[in-house]
Amino acid sequence: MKEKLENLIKESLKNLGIEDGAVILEHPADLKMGDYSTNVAMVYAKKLGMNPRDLAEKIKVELSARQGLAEIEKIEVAGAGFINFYLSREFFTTSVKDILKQGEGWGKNELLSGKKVMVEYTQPNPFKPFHIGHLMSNAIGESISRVVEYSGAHTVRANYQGDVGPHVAKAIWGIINSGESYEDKRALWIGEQYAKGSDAYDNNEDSKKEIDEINKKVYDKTDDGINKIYSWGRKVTLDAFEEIYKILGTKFDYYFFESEMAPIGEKIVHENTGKVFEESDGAIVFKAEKYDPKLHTRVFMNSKGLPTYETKEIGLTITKFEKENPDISIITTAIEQGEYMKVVQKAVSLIHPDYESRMKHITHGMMRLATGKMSSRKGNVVTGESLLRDSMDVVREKVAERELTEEEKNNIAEIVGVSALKYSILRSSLGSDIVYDFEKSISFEGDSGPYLQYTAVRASSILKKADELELRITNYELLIIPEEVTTLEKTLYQFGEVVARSYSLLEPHHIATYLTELASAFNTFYGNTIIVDKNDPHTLYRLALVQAFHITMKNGLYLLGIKTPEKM
RNA sequence: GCACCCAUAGUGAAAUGGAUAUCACUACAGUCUUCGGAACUGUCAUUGGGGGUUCGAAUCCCUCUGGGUGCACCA
Repeated sequence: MKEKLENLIKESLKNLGIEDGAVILEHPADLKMGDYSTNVAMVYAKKLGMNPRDLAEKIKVELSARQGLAEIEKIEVAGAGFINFYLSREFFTTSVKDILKQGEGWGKNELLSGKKVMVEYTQPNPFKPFHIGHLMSNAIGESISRVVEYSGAHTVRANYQGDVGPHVAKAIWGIINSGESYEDKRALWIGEQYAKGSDAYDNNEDSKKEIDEINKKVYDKTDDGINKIYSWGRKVTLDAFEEIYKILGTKFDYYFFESEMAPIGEKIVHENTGKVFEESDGAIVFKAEKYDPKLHTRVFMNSKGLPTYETKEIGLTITKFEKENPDISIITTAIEQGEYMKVVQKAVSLIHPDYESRMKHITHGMMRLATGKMSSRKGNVVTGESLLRDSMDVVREKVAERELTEEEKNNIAEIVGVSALKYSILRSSLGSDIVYDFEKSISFEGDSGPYLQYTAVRASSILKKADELELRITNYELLIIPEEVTTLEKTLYQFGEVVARSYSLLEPHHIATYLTELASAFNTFYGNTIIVDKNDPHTLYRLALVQAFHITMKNGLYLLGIKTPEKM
């Protein structure tokens, strides 16, 4: 519809002497001002030496003379020169029908048809806790993966994890010096040992030496005892991450590890030393400011000849392109990595100019505790797991009184608990920091994931009741349609546009905002209408509307990585 | 010091350069509704300061103030 209208306006402009005019169509803030609105008259008035309102009137006449306007009931010129379009009853009736027909496919678009997109997100490190920052990255990355999928792309999900480096040595030192046997311990305990090791590294010279020694042995694998702890700890923490992914609903196609990327990156850096990279004070560096004054120099091989994180990142980038050759490679990380990533990507694009336009780095704000910045080094972390458990526990308390089986209650606790967390992350635009406040995140009122789920459950409950009464739609064409168009219908058809916009800006929060508006429209409808009424001829159409709502909400929640329960 | 990001009701957020800046929480006043009250209806309050561009600025530019992040061998 939107494209069709845009084209009609373009043709009309052409007739008035404006070639290739850019047309912006928007939904007016107030539904009273129409369903679509354009500002073209104000944009081109000056060029034509006309008063915007007069031009708007002329465009209106041009438009009215055209074919293919069946869906438009009325065109009006308003305000400073806006042209407002009012869609017909027919249009809304048809759009509800389309939603029912498309079902799970409703909302998809073709913007990335035939393309492959790789999305890298979460990036927790073995031997360190999975903290709420990882939860944030996971929620965002998963949502972007799904939005990209809905835009027609084949999505490849990737996770990059640091399984070597000083943090591992610190954790192993902590384990050795804990005085406890480790075999029966879990990931949480390993995280605690990491915090102790990190503290010792900063405050005790002898410990620092021991940890540096361990770090070497992790690389060269000459100490059987350390090898044993290493493979045990790596497995325990990775398994723990896997459990969290399962609850969160993420399934990765690739796991990349720093230990594997290091030699690949090293080779590339050495091959390009003298061309891209250069020696400086015994290290190999990349002077990015030579190419872009806003960038800076970074070390790729330190003076001991060991690869830094930058080199591993190069190895990773090249590996991704060689293995999957994605059309777009998206990486989501916190904003702290922003400047660093620009330097690495500049280096990569000098080596492989064809990769440059395909690399996208999305940065998000930080999730902080109300009390201050979290640090896994100091041990004052709220782990992702504990947060999930807390959130799920609150839900379980809420459903304790309901007549549900234990299994159902557990399932609801998981689905709704995850939704509370994910929604509180995804409702804001990516740039902003989120100050994490437990009380607020578990409040399920109003602007929250559980509110959206609850609204969907109300809808499916009605559908179930109607089915029991044998009120079923057998032929959509025979439905008796009420004259009045509800706000719900005026909101439903916009879903596809919202998904497309969310993709082109890579901002999942547009979907969250839209769904909250949609839920509100549904609840208003629900609150003011008796939907199932055997004696009312409009009942079947209202049921179609409820069903269209349920499909839209379910698909929208899916894009946020949230499941829609049947009961709650 | 330099660079990048951010600043919207009491609080947390939204707003493709557009119309009367939207939503939620809180507070207060209602609905007791049948189909799930985790709901609905109503009231209150806001674009950090100063310039500029534009028919039109929360949005773009400059500047000031306040906050965050990053700047050579950590990741």
